[in-house]
Amino acid sequence: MNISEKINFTDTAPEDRSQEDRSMAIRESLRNAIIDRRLAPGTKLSESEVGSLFDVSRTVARAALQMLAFEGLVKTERNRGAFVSNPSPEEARQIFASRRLIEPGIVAAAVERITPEDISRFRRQLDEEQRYLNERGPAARRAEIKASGDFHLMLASVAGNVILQRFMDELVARSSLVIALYGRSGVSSCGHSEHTAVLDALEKGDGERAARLMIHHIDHIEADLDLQLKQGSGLKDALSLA
Amino acid sequence: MNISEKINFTDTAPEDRSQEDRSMAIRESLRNAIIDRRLAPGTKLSESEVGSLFDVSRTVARAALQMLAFEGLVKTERNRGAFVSNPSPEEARQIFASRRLIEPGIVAAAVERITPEDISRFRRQLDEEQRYLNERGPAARRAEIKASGDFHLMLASVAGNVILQRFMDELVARSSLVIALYGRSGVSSCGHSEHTAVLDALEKGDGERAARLMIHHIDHIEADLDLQLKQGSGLKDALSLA
DNA sequence: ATTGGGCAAATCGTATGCAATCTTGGCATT
DNA sequence: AATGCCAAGATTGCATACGATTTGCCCAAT
Repeated sequence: MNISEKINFTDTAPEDRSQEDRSMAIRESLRNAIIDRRLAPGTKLSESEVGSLFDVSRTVARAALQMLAFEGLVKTERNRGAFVSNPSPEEARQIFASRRLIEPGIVAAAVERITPEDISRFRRQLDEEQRYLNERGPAARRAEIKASGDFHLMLASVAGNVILQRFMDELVARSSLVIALYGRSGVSSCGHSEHTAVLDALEKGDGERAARLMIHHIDHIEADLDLQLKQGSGLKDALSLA
Repeated sequence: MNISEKINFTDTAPEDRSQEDRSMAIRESLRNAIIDRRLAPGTKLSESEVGSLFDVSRTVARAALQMLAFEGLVKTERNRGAFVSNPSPEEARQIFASRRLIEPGIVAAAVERITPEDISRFRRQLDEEQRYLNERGPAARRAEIKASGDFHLMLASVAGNVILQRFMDELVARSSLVIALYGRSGVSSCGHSEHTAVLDALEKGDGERAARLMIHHIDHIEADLDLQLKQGSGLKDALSLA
């Protein structure tokens, strides 16, 4: 199997190349491919394959994979390689439990710092979200999940705490994976109106209400998942823990 | 300058070597050296030096440093190397803001799952903390800071959310660095009684009270710091952001 | 005395080679 | 037909080599 067609090479900004590391760019590319599910959970990411795809040596590919492993998007097994994470329902629950803890705090911090310019940026973001919502097809669905995650990341960025921002980066990425895995098909649209509701509350300076809405929003996302039991990938996963 | 005498090679469990990666063991060793400040902030950790210290090649030393960079304990500058982090007051504030957000949730989760065996483990841990508190000298101070952090990590482990546990791992490590940097000398002892108070509330099943106590505890730790302005590391830090 | 240029040493970034480990396919045995 | 075994192929773990970049030093010129 070849994963080359699954990866969009243009989604890394070109100036990243000069300032940052090359492995960083590869990480970004793979990250994007994973969170909007062009790379399915369980897909093997071999060092040489990744390396030749991006035209770098295994050393640099390996560094990118290590970073992804660190943020939980891939799992590495010794002497076997790296695989796109296949989060268990338990993992999914813990991800959302973490978000319920962190995001109200982010909202509370954001309401103190948000500017009118931020508000209009958010409005534009929500418009885009709406657009994908109205489109059909799996590509639009993926874009919708990604845009929905971006809303939460923008919020974290406005909150101005770089540590929480990084935590949210990881949580949102893993959430996207979980939603793609366990989400019931038709229902993911509920998120959009809730985003606007949160933003409205923020605009009015009502942090209390915004935080409450955010918790409900997260509850709804999780409620829309089917976390009952492992999807029938059979035996192998059934025997592994959780 | 040689950093070899600063590193305690025995603080990695021997069975780690077989099961885990070697770079993981090096990371642990360096982590411990950093958080109890045998390695001062700003210390350069060159790849070859670390490599020869642990008798591995630069490749594996580099992997360890990358992990430490990821969790914020070292900062790497391109083509210059890795340095033990020198957190700014702003960073310190963000670290404690994050803890104020996360730890009450951890306490709330822990109160649901804590067992009598856990309680006695905590008591033993607190006894050890007390012991270091009564000793004099910088070594005891370091051990005290570490033991104090371990209390919070044990709590996270009881809470049973591996994601939050990892976040706390990072936050506690960085807190230790911050305390060592900005802590006023005589006052760090206030933490101990607060730990026992939290534990008492947990034992009684009063999660509400335990969470409140935990927030106060974090407030006190932060209040004991001197975050007014940058210590005179001069120019270079002054010109860099934050 | 100070400033500027240039060379040398040190260190990082990356590629590649080799050994160890795992997987896979085929063959013999039951 | 099913199971166990073994060898070939593939892939990772790690070490080392080489080029690129930075730093520090020395010396000449002003």
